[in-house]
Amino acid sequence: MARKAGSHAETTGPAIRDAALRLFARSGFAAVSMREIAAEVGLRAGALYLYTPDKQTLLFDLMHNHMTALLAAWDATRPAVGPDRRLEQFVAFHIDFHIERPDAVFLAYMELRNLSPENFAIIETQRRAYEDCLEAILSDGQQKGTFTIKDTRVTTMALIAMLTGIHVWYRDGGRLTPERVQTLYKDLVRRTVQA
Amino acid sequence: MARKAGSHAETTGPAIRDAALRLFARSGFAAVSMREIAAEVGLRAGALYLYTPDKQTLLFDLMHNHMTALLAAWDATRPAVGPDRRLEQFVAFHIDFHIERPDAVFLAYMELRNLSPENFAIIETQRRAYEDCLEAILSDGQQKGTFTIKDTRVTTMALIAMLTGIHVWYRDGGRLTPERVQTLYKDLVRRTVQA
DNA sequence: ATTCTATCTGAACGCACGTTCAATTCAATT
DNA sequence: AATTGAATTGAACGTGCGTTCAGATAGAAT
Repeated sequence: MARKAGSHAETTGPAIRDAALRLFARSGFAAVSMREIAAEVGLRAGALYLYTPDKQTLLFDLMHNHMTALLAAWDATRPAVGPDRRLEQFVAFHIDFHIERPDAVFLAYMELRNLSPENFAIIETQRRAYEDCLEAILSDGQQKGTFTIKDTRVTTMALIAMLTGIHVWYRDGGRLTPERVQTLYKDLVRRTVQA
Repeated sequence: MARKAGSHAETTGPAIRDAALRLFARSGFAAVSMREIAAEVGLRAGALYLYTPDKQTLLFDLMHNHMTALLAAWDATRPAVGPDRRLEQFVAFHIDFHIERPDAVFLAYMELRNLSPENFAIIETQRRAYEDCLEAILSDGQQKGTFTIKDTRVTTMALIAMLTGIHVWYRDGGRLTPERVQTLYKDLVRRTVQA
């Protein structure tokens, strides 16, 4: 029989994922046991297997959901006109998205090694697709003469590293507001590519 | 009695550290067993405890040695004259040092979570000291009017992230020589701070 | 040849892990 | 009140972990 709306299973699955995300981000995939995750949502370890086939799949789902949401959210932006403004838009988008999901960002960048080879290949493809979103903007600006870039690929990787590195030091309620961070990084990025 | 030069113990210790570094970098601290490390140098697990008190100390020593060597090497540079050239020197130094030690760099950035709190504090202090080396150059150049920087700390973190991110994509024998990488990043960094 | 000592092994310890599953609980349906 | 079936438990499985240590080994010193 189909589950009724509001049944337990419709909230337990996500709660497990939330707990796993938080714990994996805090201590690392290998250091968190299924018993810990279960305890976090008030269950015993065995019950988790009602919601995930195994621990590896739990990790993959978290990373895959994150990357899929990231790519979908960027696809859903209305492209600003001109490489200049499109690049600004990318910076703002990236910082917003990442500041709102520090745990998922941490996972996506730290736990690649703990994925099975097949799962790794999938996530790696998505990561590459995201890099290509930025590279497309740079190439476009380069072609139009808006930007002056010596090596598009290297600049792409440098900017992605710079932007993603925010998670190393940014803290909610710290010295800088998200808006200030955006302003500062828009400036840094603009300088890096300016003609 | 003091060991003679060339005795086994004077080469086994470093060999164990080399093997541990390689394996930790490849698979992560938690995923590598003492038995694996021992096998890599032709020993059984028990013998490792002649050379390290425990696995945690083995990890800490690797990270601490790396950070200490990094800071000492930078201190040993003859300071170039002027913020402009000093910054170029820092970029060249950082890229050189990191390209030569990809495993140690990987460890130092990925395994902080697996350090005990006391050990973490020590490494974190060293990391901060290294960041301060770059920040000092930026502040100096800002004061002298050589650079135009809106937020010195943020720019420092952005540049460190950009430079360290090289390890994500750089491979020996790849498309770019280390010299070419240095040239490209010197240019990116110069643009980021230029007046 | 014997002693000595640093080095190393092999077995064991207790523990925690991911995962399975028969038995139980519990809420919704009849 | 009885029935049903999904949700959950609790115990167990086999495995591998970090670490210890009594005993074996082997190379240098006497």
